[in-house]
Amino acid sequence: MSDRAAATRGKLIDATIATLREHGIAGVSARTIAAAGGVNQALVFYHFSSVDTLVGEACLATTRRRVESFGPRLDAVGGFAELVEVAGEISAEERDTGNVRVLAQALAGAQTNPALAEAAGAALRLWTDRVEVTVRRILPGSVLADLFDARELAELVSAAFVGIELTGATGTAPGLTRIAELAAVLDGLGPVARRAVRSALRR
Amino acid sequence: MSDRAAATRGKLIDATIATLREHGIAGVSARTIAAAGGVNQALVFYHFSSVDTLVGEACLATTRRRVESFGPRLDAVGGFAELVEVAGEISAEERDTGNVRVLAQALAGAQTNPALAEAAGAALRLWTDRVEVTVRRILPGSVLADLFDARELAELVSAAFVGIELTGATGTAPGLTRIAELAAVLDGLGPVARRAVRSALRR
DNA sequence: GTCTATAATACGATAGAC
DNA sequence: GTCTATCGTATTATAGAC
Repeated sequence: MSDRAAATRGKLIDATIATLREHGIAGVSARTIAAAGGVNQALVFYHFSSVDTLVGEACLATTRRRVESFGPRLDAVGGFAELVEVAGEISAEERDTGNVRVLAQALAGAQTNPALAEAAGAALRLWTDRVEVTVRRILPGSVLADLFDARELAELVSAAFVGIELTGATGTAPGLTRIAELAAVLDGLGPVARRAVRSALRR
Repeated sequence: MSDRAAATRGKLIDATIATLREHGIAGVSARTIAAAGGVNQALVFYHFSSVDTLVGEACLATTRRRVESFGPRLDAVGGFAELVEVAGEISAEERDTGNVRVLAQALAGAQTNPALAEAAGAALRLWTDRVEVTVRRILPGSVLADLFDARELAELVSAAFVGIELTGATGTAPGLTRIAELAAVLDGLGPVARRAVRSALRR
């Protein structure tokens, strides 16, 4: 593939992300994307076989970048309080860059569009897999180890991110501060409380 | 308004819900809706001034119906374990009827469409307000009272519903069983554990 | 690889007959 | 209120010049 072709592909990917962020899944078309990227409309179908394929690749590309960029910070996390803190940072930054919005729009489209479902699901899995690594590392030291396995907890975190993005957009932002307090309490729970939880669990 | 007109309006509302559920926000148009309802396309603009208005009203109408139908069951809830149990039932039924999907699609559209934002936000608030009533009633008896206020908890529940709908649709369903166990533990926590939580909170 | 041109279809919205 | 007919525009996708 020539440099020029790669540049065009890149422009189309970036333009798709911008269009998805600003006009939503209902506002993407070969023409709106091409216009946003300053690229000829016919090239959408030359480089990608369809608009759906392009949207899927764009969603995967931006998610891959963002997940990679947060890796080091997640590796530095030592407990659930810190994890929630980092999650708050990520949430704020992603709201600015709009990546969670892009993912949410792709997931919304994927619900009724099989051509999008595969790529959007893979993008979501990038987040979930990365969060799972961190959760699996810090879980053994927490009371939560008796209640959750790492995968389920990571999936809940991903679902919460998407849900907060969608519901917060209309004016009601739940915020993560209370969850952070809860996590700090959980991290700080001593052996007495832990025994109480275990015995409650057995009932 | 004549009976005939009311019937047509109703057909359009129902057809919009069905179209939103089966083809998503990207698949709704005056023509697809009219076809689904066996109604003339021009009547969309006669009874509702625009497609966006119709989608907003349809979203509100179906949400109102569903929230009302779950009221009695929520009133019977006595603790968080029961609340999560009922949430699980609601989640399963809503997945069949597709109402959460409709709401999620409307919220996705609302992110970039101001004309939809108002109605979709109001629909979401119907859920959140109703959940808040229940949470406010059962919260005082729980350890969670030290951590959350009723409104925030209700908003988190709403966000979780939407997030689970969107992320679960692509293959990874987190499920509520673990949350249910956690809630049962919280409900069953004795005074010893409660004191431990309070003292951890003060730190 | 990129462009123009175009075919075939779908769209929102309105005018006017009934 | 409901219908047909229609305007102007936007859509996907392709054919063919460059």
